[in-house]
Amino acid sequence: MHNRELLKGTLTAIVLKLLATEGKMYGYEIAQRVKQLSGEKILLKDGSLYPALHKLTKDGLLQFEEQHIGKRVRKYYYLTTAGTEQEKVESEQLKEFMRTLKKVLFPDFTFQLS
Amino acid sequence: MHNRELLKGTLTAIVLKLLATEGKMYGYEIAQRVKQLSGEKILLKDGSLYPALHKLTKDGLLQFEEQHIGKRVRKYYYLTTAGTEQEKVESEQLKEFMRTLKKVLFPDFTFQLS
DNA sequence: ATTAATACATAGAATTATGATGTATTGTAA
DNA sequence: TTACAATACATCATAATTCTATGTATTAAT
Repeated sequence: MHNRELLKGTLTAIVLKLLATEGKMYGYEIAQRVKQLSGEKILLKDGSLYPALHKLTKDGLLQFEEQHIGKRVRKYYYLTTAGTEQEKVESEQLKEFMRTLKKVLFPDFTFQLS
Repeated sequence: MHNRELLKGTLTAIVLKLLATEGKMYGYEIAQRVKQLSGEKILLKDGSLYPALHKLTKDGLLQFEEQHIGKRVRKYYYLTTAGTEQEKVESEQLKEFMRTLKKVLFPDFTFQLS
């Protein structure tokens, strides 16, 4: 993503959405999946992702369990009940945001986002 | 807009787009139009809009001319050549961003944004 | 006459993702 | 086997942007 500012406010929604869809994921895996799903457009950085995961955990939206793979440790994150609720809220909020942006910027284009 | 962060990076694009579409506009008018077009969802604040207009002017994307309406002064802003170019860039960037976000977050939904 | 709306402005605060930097393990190609 | 890339985590300072708060002043409406 060229314009870094555009991503602001979406990172949390992206993480919650992925965990809602795929269950348990670890940080590195999340970054890879986002990269893949976005066609290399969204490249989450360590310095963005890990602090975000920590904050979501602190806020009670995520929990994690550690898995030891050889000598390496992975933290598998998953949604709490509150996290599951929040995921719905943020997804709907983001959809609404996209609809609104479309109205203002691209009123002539067809756009469907149920 | 509930989530303020989502709007980040879009303000400039919105201003440039409006001026590209409508020619000359003054600050207050821009805020009102955005409010109207967005169905009251995007409420630009003075503290956001005026500094943004100043920055765009400083960056050579906008020029303005003053009109005196009674004792009141209005600054009508319009795009420079560079501003016209930048508007295209940012509009396309924003469309691409929305397409990407859709892929990651709402892959099941129909979505058209030419 | 008072209030709301119009119209501009700036400074400090808040928020958030990034860059830079660090440690360490594992897989792969020369 | 050795160097490099990829994996996997982490933190801190910085940058960038918008908002809140505050200010001045004019005009319209009640």
